Amino acid sequence: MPRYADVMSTPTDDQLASLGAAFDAFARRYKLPDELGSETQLNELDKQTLIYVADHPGCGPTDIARFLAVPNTTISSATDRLAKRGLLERHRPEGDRRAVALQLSADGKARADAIVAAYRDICRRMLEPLSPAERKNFIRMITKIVHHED
Amino acid sequence: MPRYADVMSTPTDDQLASLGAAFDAFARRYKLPDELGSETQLNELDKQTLIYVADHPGCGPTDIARFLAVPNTTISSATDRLAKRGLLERHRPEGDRRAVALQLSADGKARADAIVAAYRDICRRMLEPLSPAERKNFIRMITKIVHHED
DNA sequence: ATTGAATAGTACGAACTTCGTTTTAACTTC
DNA sequence: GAAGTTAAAACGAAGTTCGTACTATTCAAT
Repeated sequence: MPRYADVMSTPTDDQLASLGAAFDAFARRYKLPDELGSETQLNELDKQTLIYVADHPGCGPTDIARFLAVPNTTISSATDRLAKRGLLERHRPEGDRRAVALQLSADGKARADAIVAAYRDICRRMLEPLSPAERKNFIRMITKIVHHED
Repeated sequence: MPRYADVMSTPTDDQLASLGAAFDAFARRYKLPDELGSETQLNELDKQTLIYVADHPGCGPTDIARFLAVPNTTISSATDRLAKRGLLERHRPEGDRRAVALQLSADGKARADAIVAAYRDICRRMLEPLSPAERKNFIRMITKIVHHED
């Protein structure tokens, strides 16, 4: 029989197992369907990069690297691929001519929108089995989890 | 002003945006810390493979491939790497000598346990900011989401 | 029995990624 | 203006995925 303090302060083993199993199934079930419509598919890093630039026009490679927690050279490769596909443009800003200001081309914007839309569809499918009240609650809790500082 | 039916049947755009943002932060915050203790680190596929074999001793490569939704040859590579590291053993079963029955070595089992433990720690950290009642509820909802058939 | 098709798995190689090291270019500062 | 710092890219090594081709068995049907 568990002590009161344990029940209050830490999740039970059963709960951890359930959550683990759920996330496991999660990853497999909601793995986004490798670019059905688009001609050439982008890998995960490139998608993340594209979306970051969409949200932060004029940012530099280093900003992205910091945000995604990968080495600078890795982002350099990613932006290279995206530029080569015509999705992203590099500009030398007048202020600091070492820097590079990134922004999306029209194609790049369309692609970013498509990715976000696919992402949103997944979210929609996930929320569907919940009742409106549950949805509200679920989002509240997951937001709490994510915003919580260690 | 939204119609009643919409409010009831589909998540709102705000909800989708919140959930999307939460998962986004999720992936970055709870990215497991690349094998701190272990000598050599395994990539994600190899970890998944190891854990599948731990849970299904005697299974074959094809079973794993089906489960993880990747080509057979990819699993062949993965089991190769794991065998080379001494984490996994291949046996020819008497019943069908084309097949291969996979099982973990002692090292493999230990490694699988460590991975599961790390995974569980992440789950623990996630549940921590929630109250006991919220935890129960959260797990109930996420289980409902995952088990729901389209 | 024998031949043909199906099945489990592997070998091999091409294409692609990540990321460390090195290099280039442009500020800073003293 | 010389030295150090910073942004970014070039280059290359190591490792991954996955398609094609191949081997070894088993099954099926005549």
